Amino acid sequence: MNDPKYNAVIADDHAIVRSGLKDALEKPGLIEPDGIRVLSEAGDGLSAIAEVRKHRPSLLLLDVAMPMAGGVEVLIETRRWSKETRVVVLTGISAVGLISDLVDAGVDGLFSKASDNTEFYTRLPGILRGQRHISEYFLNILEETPKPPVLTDRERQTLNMILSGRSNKEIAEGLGISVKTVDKHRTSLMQKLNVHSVPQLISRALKEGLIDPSKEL
Amino acid sequence: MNDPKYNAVIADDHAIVRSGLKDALEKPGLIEPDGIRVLSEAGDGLSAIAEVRKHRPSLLLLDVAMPMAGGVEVLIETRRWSKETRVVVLTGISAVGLISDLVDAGVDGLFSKASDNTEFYTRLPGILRGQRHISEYFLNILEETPKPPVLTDRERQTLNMILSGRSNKEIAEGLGISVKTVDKHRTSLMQKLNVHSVPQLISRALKEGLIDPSKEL
DNA sequence: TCAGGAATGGGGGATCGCCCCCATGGGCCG
DNA sequence: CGGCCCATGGGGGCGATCCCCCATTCCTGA
Repeated sequence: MNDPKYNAVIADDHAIVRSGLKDALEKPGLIEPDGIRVLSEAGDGLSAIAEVRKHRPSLLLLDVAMPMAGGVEVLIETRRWSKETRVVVLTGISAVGLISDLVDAGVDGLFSKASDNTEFYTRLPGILRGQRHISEYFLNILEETPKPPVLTDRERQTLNMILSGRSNKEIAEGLGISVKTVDKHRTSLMQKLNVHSVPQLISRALKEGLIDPSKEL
Repeated sequence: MNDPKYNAVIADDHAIVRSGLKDALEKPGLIEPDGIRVLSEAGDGLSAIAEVRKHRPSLLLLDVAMPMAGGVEVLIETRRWSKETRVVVLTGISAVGLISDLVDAGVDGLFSKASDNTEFYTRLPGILRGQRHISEYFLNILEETPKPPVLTDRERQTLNMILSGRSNKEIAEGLGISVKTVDKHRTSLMQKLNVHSVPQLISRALKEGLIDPSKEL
């Protein structure tokens, strides 16, 4: 085959997804006349960043749910180290918080893993040439679903510690503040998310994608 | 190409995974000399069962995390309607409970989405001819990780309702029993899982994969 | 400069969860 | 048939939570 005009790094924690994407990118004519050369693959966020720094590819195909570092972090690091790289995110998660974070962070392409991938194939050439495309599917979600409230730093920390099963007292010790203050953050969280108990809070946080994805439970 | 000896149905909620698997199966020589014909695809558990009943394929490639019906349910239904179908599960989840359920239910092949897929390719022909293969990766987990305790029906129901954010009173009304009995189930759950609060319970349940996967939060 | 938010902390009260006690009845298995 | 477990339900205590009140400090933006 001819020398491809574009090259790419693929980051996804599932080897099957990586090989499927690699085949599709490299096949001449499907997306680009000469195909897109896949320089390397990464199975977690940290190695994704490392590969981007090493290769400075024209395209980074990125999954959001990855060990070690989530999608937004990798996106920001890519912008820092390789400004010419177009970043396209493929995700199976459709939580509003996550999507709007990615869009706000300036992702170049955003597509759903679940929906038909012809949209991805047809739009990718334009993205490689400088356009930007957010899938219709996600645009609908962004319009229809009200944005989840903005949490402060302390509230986010408190939320993550609640989700990992810690009590008010343990959180207070962990953050070096009084139990009463933790109680206050908890109350603010519940008000903002419009819930009235811990189980509801957790259920809500998981659904809205408010969890720090890099931290495992 | 020649008429393939085997045919398959693919079930996964991600279109990208489906097309990647379809390409790999159909490519002559990679797995079978003449390839494996993919009869149809399914994006959720219910249509997976429907496609199996319609085609009675020699192979069902199955994901566990799907809307409408989880992996174990689809496996059981497949056995009921199409005994000759070999069922191979590909999963990104490595929770002990889920794995042992699948093995106990008699899955013919079990592979990880995350690890290298050469094991999957090399073992598939043997599975099609009647062998059984559980990935080394999962065998290790089954050996090293102690099995999570067996929950009774009521405990499982109670747990799922706790996870969806309902209070004791709401659970009592939902199940048509007294708050005190719900309290008892809760206490039994906590003892079995060795935790002492709702957040810990939820964190544990998510990690162990004790949740009914067909139910979304 | 001044209002507003974030973060800190305390008082207090109502409710709920957590865990101990107790009892009854049904099913299953050696 | 005598345990044993599951499911049911009640009493009661203690601590944790949820949510209201209040105050102070700091920082930022109009």
